[in-house]
Amino acid sequence: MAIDDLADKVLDIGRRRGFFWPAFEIYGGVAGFYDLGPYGALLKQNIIEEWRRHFIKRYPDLIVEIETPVITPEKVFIASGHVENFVDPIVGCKKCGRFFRADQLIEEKLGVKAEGKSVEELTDIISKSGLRCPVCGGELGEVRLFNLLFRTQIGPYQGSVGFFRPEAAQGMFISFKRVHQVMRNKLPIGIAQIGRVARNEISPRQGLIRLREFTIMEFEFFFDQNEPGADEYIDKVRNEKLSLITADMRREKIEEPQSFTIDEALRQGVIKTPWMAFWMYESTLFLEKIGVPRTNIVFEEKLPEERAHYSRQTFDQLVKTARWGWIEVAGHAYRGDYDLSRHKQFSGEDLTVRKQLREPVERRTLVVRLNKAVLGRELKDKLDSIQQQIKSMSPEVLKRELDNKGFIEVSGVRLSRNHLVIEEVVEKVVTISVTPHVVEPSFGSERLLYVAMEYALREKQGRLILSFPRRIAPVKVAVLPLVDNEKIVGMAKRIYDMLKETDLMVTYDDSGSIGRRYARADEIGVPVCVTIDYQSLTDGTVTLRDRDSWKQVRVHVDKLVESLRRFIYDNVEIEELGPIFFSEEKE
RNA sequence: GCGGCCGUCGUCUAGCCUGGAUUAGGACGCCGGCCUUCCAAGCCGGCGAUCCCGGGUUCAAAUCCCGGCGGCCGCACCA
Repeated sequence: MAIDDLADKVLDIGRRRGFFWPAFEIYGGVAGFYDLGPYGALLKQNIIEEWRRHFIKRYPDLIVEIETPVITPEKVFIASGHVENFVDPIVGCKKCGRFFRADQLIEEKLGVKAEGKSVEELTDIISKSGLRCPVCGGELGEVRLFNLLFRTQIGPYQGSVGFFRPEAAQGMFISFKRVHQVMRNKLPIGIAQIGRVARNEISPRQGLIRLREFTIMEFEFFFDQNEPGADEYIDKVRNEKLSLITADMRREKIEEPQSFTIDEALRQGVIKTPWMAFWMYESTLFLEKIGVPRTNIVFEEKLPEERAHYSRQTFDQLVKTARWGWIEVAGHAYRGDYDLSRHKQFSGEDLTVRKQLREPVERRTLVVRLNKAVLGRELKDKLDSIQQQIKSMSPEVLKRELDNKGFIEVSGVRLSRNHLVIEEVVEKVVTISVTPHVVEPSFGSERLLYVAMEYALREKQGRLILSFPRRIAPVKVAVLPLVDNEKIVGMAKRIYDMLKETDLMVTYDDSGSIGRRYARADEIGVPVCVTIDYQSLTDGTVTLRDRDSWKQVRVHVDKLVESLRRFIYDNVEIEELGPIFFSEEKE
């Protein structure tokens, strides 16, 4: 199938079969918002469930899932830096349509400090200086604020500004302390969240790929930078390969990705922290489960100027698509201790973690001890102020003075060894305070949905087939009576009723011919069809027909559910389930 | 936001240039019936279109003009 065809057919099937369509259609639609239809919603649920299984269920001692609000008070995004960093004054060229950061343009071209100036001031500077488009020389328009955060108001109080979160991450940072405590102070620990986020994009295009509101699946993985505790995990994947385009390669205009083993990437410092490498590898495995072959997955490092304000290193995880070329389905950001430090600073809460040292360390400190019995008698009510003054002085200085002169003078009062002792105390330190570092893998679920559909789409004998990996198929089983015969339909409906009670999503279809029903089932990607024929009435067997090979086997109704489960969840071949009954290849 | 292209049943489209016999035609899909022992078979019937919206020109507008909205492709941002 031609590449353009493929992409068009995904969009076609998406709309026709009800996977997705533009939202608010009857009011003309609004760019950047999409509805998911019945099959799209199921597919997305299954992709999310697969993500959950892959990252959370498989790492129960490493990652836990939480849920936090979507509407978030302003303070949080002031602390996180989003209020500051998601608002750009931009100015557009009226001639070529290019956009520029207004303040940067002014500083660069005019050498005037422009940061922090208002929109009006910036517009004024531009018009008075006659600054023009640096690319084409065209006239520049008005400067305006450009804010990716959706703003709202919490309650009836005007001062109470809230934002729709642009990432789920802040919820994990803010509740970090509590989760950490609940998880019995475990470190490293990952906190995951799946939920809606919104970004007020300037001009979203590309359908499902660029949405103003979407479902993000991400986790913040907290670890001690000095002791990541990743060895055990890295050892298992040390020789596995990642396809990388590093920032250095990009600067040298090398566009072909280079294959690094995880070991190489870490030893050469290409990936800055082991956990990031580990989760990048796991993310590759995850995409394979969605149906993307490894050869079509590449990690591209962001250049420093391209990175988000919180990031020390970012790799975009790219997947090759027919429609839009390489698109980013996940971002892997090394956020360092940026978020926890900022929230610590802005909230005043101690967000550090006490860590037990493997071996206690001796720490020697000078301690000033006051003989309050003597001092009290001599100083009476002056004791309090003298005491405070002494506390504010450095023990080292006090000791030196005492050793040299034999006394210390504080506010005209002479204190001798009678009054105070300065001695060295040796304490055993068993814990230290650590601000964990964070790596964050973050997936866009609608993008994955699109990617899954594109990779699933096949054409066979002029028919479209969505060959989803069986686990993520929206509908798992179709029950079909071979012909419109009362007894056969009756049996088919009984089987349908039985399957509805299981965990398998099932559908029933008796319209048109059997061939048409298979075609319909193939088109929405149903992995297996159960067909009830005349033989079923006499021996209680039905046929299972594989979506991909069109082979059929006979299975007794008593073993039907078990067989279907093995086929869907254990991915066994159709031939393993029973004797071949009918095979397209034989025709 | 700017430039280019585009907007007709659920989908794809004919008609538009050259305004009028168009009750806006077709195909596919969908629904109902007949038929049918395995891959979109056939036959019959049916539902389905404010021709993107608003204004203008005209005796007459899907068709010409203006404005708007939306989509796609580029610029910028991003999962």
